[in-house]
Amino acid sequence: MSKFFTPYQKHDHANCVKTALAGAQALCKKRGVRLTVVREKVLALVWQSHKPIGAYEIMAELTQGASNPAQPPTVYRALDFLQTHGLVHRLASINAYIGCNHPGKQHRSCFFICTQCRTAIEIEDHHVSQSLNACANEHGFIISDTSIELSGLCINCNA
Amino acid sequence: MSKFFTPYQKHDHANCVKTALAGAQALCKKRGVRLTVVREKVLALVWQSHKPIGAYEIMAELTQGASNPAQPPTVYRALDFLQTHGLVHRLASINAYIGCNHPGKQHRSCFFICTQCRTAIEIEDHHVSQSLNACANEHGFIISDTSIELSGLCINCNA
DNA sequence: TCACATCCTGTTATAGTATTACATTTATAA
DNA sequence: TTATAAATGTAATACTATAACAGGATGTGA
Repeated sequence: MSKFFTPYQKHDHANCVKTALAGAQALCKKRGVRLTVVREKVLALVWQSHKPIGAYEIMAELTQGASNPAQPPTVYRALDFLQTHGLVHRLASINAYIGCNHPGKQHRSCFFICTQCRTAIEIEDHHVSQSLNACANEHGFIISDTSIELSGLCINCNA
Repeated sequence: MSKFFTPYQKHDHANCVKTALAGAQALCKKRGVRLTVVREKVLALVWQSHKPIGAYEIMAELTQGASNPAQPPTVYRALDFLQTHGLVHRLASINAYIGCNHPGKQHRSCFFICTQCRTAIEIEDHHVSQSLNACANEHGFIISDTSIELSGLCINCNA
């Protein structure tokens, strides 16, 4: 059972953020890597809502209240780190980033991205990964990375 | 049975290109839209190999032997048209374009992209689309567009 | 055949996304 | 404390894609 809520459940999102940050701290400690201030700030921004956020939006937010404007490499380096450790995902179809629901665990998620309200959810579905694995096997393909992104209308927006 | 070969089958690729262009001509005629010279050139370039090609590569090729250098909008407009009519796919994870194997037919393909030799194949797998549909249903999501891209090693490169 | 509407292309400029390269600082551990 | 590695700052640039508007080609009906 996941520690996180979907955007469609009523919940105090501040708790999601807290949980995510605490989990990240623990994971990094376990792995002997550093969740620095920049990285933690970026992670918090990515978790700020259930809508994927762009790198340049993150940059703008980092700049808010800072003495110097943040530069692209700062953001991309932090995002690289967070992706490497499975803490955020990049959604290639919309060039945006979203917090990961199952950090640390190996997983092959698919993402449902609402074209209307822009929220996205990460779903780990056994049948989906099974069928993809089977399909890859049939074609002698060894999967190292997946990008499974479905756009459309979420349960709130298709009413 | 598809008219096209996979990159892993021995075949005369010139025939793939011919088949693709002929199919596109027929499809456009049926739909009452125009496969102009630019569009056909771009389609041919996209079909040139089984490796996805970038928009700026297409631009460079178009420029070869032309009096004026091709400009981005020329390429992107042609690609838009071709995508609209299901003749090419965009691979978001690598910002590149590839010819479609089943033009005209409604389909929800997944793509296997080899990180070593860069070839990509388009696969229409019933189990995969079934499981994705079921998963979307479960979450009340109405899919309008899919981007299912798996990177890894192809059957030739993982030997 | 002409006028006209529509679609397509050319051209210039610019927006949006991401990386390279190198200097500097910070943390860590011997 | 100092040597080392890791992280960040900074400037420049590369790569991908779109906006806006002018001009040209194409097809249609009078």
